[in-house]
Amino acid sequence: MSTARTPGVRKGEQTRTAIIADALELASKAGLEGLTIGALAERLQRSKSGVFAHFGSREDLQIAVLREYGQRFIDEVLLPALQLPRGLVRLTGIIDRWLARTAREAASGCIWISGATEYDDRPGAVRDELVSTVRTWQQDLVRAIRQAIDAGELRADLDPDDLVFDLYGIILVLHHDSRLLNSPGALDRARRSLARLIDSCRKPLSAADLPGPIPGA
Amino acid sequence: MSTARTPGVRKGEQTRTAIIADALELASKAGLEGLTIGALAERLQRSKSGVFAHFGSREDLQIAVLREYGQRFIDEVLLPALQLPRGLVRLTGIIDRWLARTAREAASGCIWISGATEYDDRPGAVRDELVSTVRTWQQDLVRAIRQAIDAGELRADLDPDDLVFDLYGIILVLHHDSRLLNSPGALDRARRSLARLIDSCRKPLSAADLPGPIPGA
DNA sequence: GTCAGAATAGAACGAGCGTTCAGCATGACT
DNA sequence: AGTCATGCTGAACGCTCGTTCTATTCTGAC
Repeated sequence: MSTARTPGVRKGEQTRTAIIADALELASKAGLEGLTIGALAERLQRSKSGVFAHFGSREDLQIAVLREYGQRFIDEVLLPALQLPRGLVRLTGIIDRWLARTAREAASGCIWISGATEYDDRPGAVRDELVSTVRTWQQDLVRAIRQAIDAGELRADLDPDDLVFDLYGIILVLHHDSRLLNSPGALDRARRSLARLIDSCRKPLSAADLPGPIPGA
Repeated sequence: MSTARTPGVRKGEQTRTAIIADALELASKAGLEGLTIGALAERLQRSKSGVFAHFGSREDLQIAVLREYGQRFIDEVLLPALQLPRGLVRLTGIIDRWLARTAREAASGCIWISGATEYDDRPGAVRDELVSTVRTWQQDLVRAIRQAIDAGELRADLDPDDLVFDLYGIILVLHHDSRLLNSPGALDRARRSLARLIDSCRKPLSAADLPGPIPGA
């Protein structure tokens, strides 16, 4: 039990939080593999062992960074959109925020994306954490898509997983083209591509909605 | 000058070629960063210094591997399709081979894709080589797309770079989903997505080609 | 003010990294 | 037969890595 003076927030916890915040920046630029305790300690002007002591191992540090990243991602991309009404409005709200975040990350980098290639062939706790986080995010997207289908705004025969696949592809190539190739038009291309994609998933106007009679064959 | 007995193929060259072939396998699994001289020497049952001596530095080794990968990629994906007639047939031939290769690489990994995130924030000769290779490949795709537009098979107002962007996205997400997430449906999804994409770029049938009169509004 | 325990520093470890260097074969040309 | 470049080895270098251990400083409850 903690007293009123120390309401569960010890010095160590604050330091740990500060370390993770800095580690997040470092990992964004250098990848989860580039996140070394020595480099982190130098950034923080602290001793290696001092930094290390807040985590049982480097692996734990990497996982802590992944969790922090995931929380910030959800806070920024998903949660605000949950205020919007279910259906296409909410879905496009999510996508817009995802796109905006990815565009901003053209400078810093996304550790889900860099981690995907770093750990796709390296079993372990870091990979497990990464996989489950990304799967959860994809399921969040599937849910929003389903709601838009149920609302009659997207085609009933649309496979939500197919749409998530295409959405993810656009985000990946945006990240790729803007960070590796420094392609200036990438963001606009992604915007247009997303618009075309969503539009192609829209439910066609039903007969009742048409202004005139359907021209026969 | 070389004599008739040694027609330009010295022992060292053979060894170097063999080393690069093995290095390519190692780099495909572990990434260009995971391609260490020690690990490579152990794979080859050779001394570290013996392996090293064939390259001036590790950086040169990585670049040699990138060049070998690029050559194999072009030999497998682009060159056979150049036998096909220009236009949509050749373009879909290229895409089919690209898809098949990426599907096969679900087991080994593509070093262009892993290298993209490893070196997107690390300037140097390796990054330069990677960027120019990928740019060249994208330009090859643009050329094939242009030919299909000129042949009247794709929409005249289609931006070839837009299509390359979308194609690359599908390849990236296929690589991502099959390698990181072990998603079994990824290949089929990619196939369907590519088909939809190409179809959406097709030139609509002109009025002269329509069987009957156009229904008016 | 005291004192337990938490927080941090600093040195050291074993391992792996890229790289260098001296030495030992091999085999072709004089 | 002798010479010399080539191909390769094994030991060693300096560096960084994650991790451990000991010692010191700081914090916060009594």
